[in-house]
Amino acid sequence: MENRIEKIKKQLHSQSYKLTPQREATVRVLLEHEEDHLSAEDVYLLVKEKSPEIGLATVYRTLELLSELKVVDKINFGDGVSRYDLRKEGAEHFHHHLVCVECGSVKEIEEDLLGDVEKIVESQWEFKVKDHRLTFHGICKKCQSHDDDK
Amino acid sequence: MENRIEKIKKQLHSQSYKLTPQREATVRVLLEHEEDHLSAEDVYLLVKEKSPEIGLATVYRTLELLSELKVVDKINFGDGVSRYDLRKEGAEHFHHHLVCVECGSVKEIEEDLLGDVEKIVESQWEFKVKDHRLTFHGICKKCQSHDDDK
DNA sequence: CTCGCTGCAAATACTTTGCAAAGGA
DNA sequence: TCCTTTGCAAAGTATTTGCAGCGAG
Repeated sequence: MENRIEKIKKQLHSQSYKLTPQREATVRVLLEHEEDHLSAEDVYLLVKEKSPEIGLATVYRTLELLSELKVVDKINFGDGVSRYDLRKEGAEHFHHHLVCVECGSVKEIEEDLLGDVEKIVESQWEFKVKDHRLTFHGICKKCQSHDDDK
Repeated sequence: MENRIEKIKKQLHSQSYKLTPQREATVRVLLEHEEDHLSAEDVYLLVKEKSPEIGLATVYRTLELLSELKVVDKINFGDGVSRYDLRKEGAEHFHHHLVCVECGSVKEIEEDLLGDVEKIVESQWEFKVKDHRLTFHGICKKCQSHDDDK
């Protein structure tokens, strides 16, 4: 945890940004909720618990900054809200998501499933892939078994 | 073209919706701009050229309706705007996109590249896949050659 | 002192909703 | 007549921006 904060701090410094208390508080919230997919508002409310003086605009600005630095990925699951997802340590690509259309749960997949597909895209369409977004919509394990009850 | 309008009309009727003039005008715009990725506002302005009396809310409502019927797919490339993309005839899944981070161009890929990946997801995570969203971010052919100039 | 960073409030952008009127079955 | 659909305006969200003040170097 402290270790990752330290790394992010260095990353900010390398671009002459500072890890201010507000920014640190925001990063901590993200670290504590790695599994979740928080909206800016969510992050704001959580940060506010520890640092009540923070403003919503600051949270937006921080998330935007972290997004530029590739510390977080901004993602949108189709509701009108942007969500922010911490990149895993050393991850080159954004991880994938399984969104359950019944219960709304979101599961993350770390494995890179797209290696072959990217090769095809690069050769067949001559498109230099830098990153990707892959989300599956479907029914999660839990909802499948619930459906059996019906 | 007329053929596809006819099909959509039947699809609406089967759910007891009507293909009103406004809805038809909206569908025609989508058909005429299949390659583009129009926002609601874009569609509105284009429909307005032919049917100036239409209201923006109607366009939103129509797009929402078409989205439910899976005639169009709603997609979001990360700017704050929802875009609407007509499904290809008979397509089971949403097609993929290549978004160029330099020039912003968006290319569509019809081929289903995810067959194997979906099988893995279904068996390994016991997740019943219904649909997907796959977008690659990278550099398109054109921008790659421009970069050579530098 | 300088300059980046912050909080607040206001502005903006996008989308949805309420409602009375219109129109087809 | 009944019920869906529409246009307009208003309301709602989500996000961004302007700006004065603060604070580390």
